[in-house]
Amino acid sequence: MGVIERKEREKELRSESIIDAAERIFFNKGFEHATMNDVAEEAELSKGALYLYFHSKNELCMAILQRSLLILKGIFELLRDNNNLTGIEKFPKLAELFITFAKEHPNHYNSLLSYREHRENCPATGKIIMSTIEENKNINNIISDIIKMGQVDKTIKKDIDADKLSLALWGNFTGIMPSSILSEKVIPDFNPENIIEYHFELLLNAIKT
Amino acid sequence: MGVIERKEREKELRSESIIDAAERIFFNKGFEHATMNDVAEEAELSKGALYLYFHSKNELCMAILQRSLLILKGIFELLRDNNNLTGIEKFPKLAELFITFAKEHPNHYNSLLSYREHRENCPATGKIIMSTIEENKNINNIISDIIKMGQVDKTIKKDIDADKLSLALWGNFTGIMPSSILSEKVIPDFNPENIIEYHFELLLNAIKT
DNA sequence: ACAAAATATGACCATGGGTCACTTGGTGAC
DNA sequence: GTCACCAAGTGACCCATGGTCATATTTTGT
Repeated sequence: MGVIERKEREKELRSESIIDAAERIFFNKGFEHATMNDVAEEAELSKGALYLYFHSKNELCMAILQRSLLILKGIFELLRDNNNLTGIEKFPKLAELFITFAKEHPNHYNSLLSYREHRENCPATGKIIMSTIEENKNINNIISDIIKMGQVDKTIKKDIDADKLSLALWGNFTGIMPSSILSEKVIPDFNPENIIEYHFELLLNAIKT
Repeated sequence: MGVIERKEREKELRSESIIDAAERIFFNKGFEHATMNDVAEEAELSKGALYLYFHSKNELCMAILQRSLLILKGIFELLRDNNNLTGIEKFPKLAELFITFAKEHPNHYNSLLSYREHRENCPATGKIIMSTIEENKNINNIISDIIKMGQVDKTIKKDIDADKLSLALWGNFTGIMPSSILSEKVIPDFNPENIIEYHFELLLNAIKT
């Protein structure tokens, strides 16, 4: 009897539909001003039921953050698997794709940046945190793979440490400066995209063969 | 009669002592778990009085953040004014000093990283936000100046855009990756400091003459 | 048909940010 | 010296909201 399996599927579905509702509410009102009652209503459930699926408001946010990571992963995977580009050609595309992601999914991008805020309020060894960290590593591995492919096709210097560089880039993607992509020009005439692209240009010169 | 001046001084002093108290409380309990009552008690004032000096809990946090920026500014100024080093020699010191700052002032470092969180909840045109942005620009100018000095002493390529690079570095300093300096090793064997230093090493090769 | 288990409800609680009517004490005019 | 005035400070109070739990409903296996 597949009852247990079906129930599991339904539970998963319910969980997803709660996240759907939470996204609509949080993205609309902002995390701070959205209430769990709002989410419950939007999800057509009682507040109590929310807590059967997520331990806290912060954990619900982490679930959204995880979706953001998945979107980004998909984008980077596409780049990695593109066989028409050499490694070094893919490099500046990383910045380009990230900026595109930030502009096309501003809310999800925003959720990425609030990582620290929510993470602090979730149990460090909880399932959600663990799997979020895992997802994060996956993305770093994809970036790292792209660099390594460039080393194989000889367009990127062999002595570059791909793993370290991929982490540095990730830090760069999620810094305070890029976070202003959405909100402000840091300095007149300079918009944040230019800064990120310039940064990549410099690095490109440092790593190309 | 210097009464008005004296009162102004006293007001400033009171304000500073509230920030002192807030630092002790926030750094101890964490922003989330600290209450305004805690701060009031620590400052030997009533809760209502706090609101005569700061409009909200978030604004109080921004005041702390501003102090963090001032500490960092002082550190970078010292480097800028050191005449025994060439521009390019100063460059990797930027990373070194930042990491030292993060380790010696972990709480202030932490406060820097919560910029977005608190900023969102303060009026965008308020005095505190404005002066925080100003302070941030000051730091970027110092970094930029260091790079420009390297161009004058011919140790850094003339065609490097110092202003853009300084912003890129700032983004790098405050990314999610470096934020893990305090909390976790992202990947076994790699600690965040290594990543930042490696990043600087690559950039150094890209900008040196 | 029925008990047990899973799922869902919403009234309720505790907490804490922020307010405001009121008190206090220094100040300066007379 | 007196007194009206005002800035500075107080803390009881308001109320929004995250989270809980006793209870109700639905689904299940037998």
